Amino acid sequence: MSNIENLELAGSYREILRQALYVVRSIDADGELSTAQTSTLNMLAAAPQRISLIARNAGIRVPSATEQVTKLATAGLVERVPSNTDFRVVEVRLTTKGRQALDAANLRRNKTMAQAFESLSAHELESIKLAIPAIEKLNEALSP
Amino acid sequence: MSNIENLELAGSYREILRQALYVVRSIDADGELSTAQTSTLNMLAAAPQRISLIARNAGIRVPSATEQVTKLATAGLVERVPSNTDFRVVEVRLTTKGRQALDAANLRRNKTMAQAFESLSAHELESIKLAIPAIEKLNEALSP
DNA sequence: CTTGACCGTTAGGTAACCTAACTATTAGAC
DNA sequence: GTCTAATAGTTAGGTTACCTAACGGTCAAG
Repeated sequence: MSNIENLELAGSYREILRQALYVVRSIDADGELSTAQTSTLNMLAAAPQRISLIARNAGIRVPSATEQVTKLATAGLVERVPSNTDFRVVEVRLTTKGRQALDAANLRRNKTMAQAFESLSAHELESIKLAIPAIEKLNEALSP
Repeated sequence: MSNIENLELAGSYREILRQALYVVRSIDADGELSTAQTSTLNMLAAAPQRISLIARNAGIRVPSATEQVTKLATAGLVERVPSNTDFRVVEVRLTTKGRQALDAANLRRNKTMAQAFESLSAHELESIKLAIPAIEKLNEALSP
């Protein structure tokens, strides 16, 4: 497999990613939860996390994670729970309100996207399904 | 094909896109050209464009496109050329310096990505290649 | 019990978007 | 032909989500 081929692939890959991001952002611009807030909440939906882990998982710095959490906490969607084994650590977890808001936002947005999926052929749909794990792996390979 | 299945697909698709965004952004954080600047320049590399088309193609509003162009023009990477058929219109085109900067940035960044592609199996690589046109179509389906 | 590492917050700054309001030009109606 | 409505782009002002640097509190190891 030639390097030049991969270079071109990288170019188109980049380009469709950029487009896809704007698309997702415009779907998320419905005034409920921003894209960043949603992804933080989605992370917390799986399990409570300390600030530093939120940052690491989201690919952002700790102060940015603090900022996100503060915003969400002010809105009552998450709560800070001081760890009782290490008093430096703050665990962040979804509140009931947070889970409801997240579920509602996810449902509506994923519905919009699922509709678009239906405009694809079965073959095209399949190709996206197959690519997801590969892209996941690629993301990891490109992470620090 | 069930809706529920598509809903789940939408969720994972969203998630890997988010991750991919951070990855691309971190590759682009090399101080040369920002991700947004690069994508504007890439668009202009194909052909000169008026401001409103830059905005439309990039999925942003006209004032944001003006801002981007102003920034690039200040850096000497693009130039505004007033249309001589319609004096309201401004055509924006790459300067030589702009083309050089773009080529250099693209090469280095795509090289980084191409390296990561090589950590994938031939099968995984193929799945990404196949997915690109499908994602492109999906992007269009989700655009306003 | 002190020193160094670690966790999170605060302070201050920037890039990239947005909406609303403006200017200049064009095109269409009468 | 002129007046009006639409269009192209800019300006002004604001927000979000990131960043780095500097700080305070807590833990762990010598």
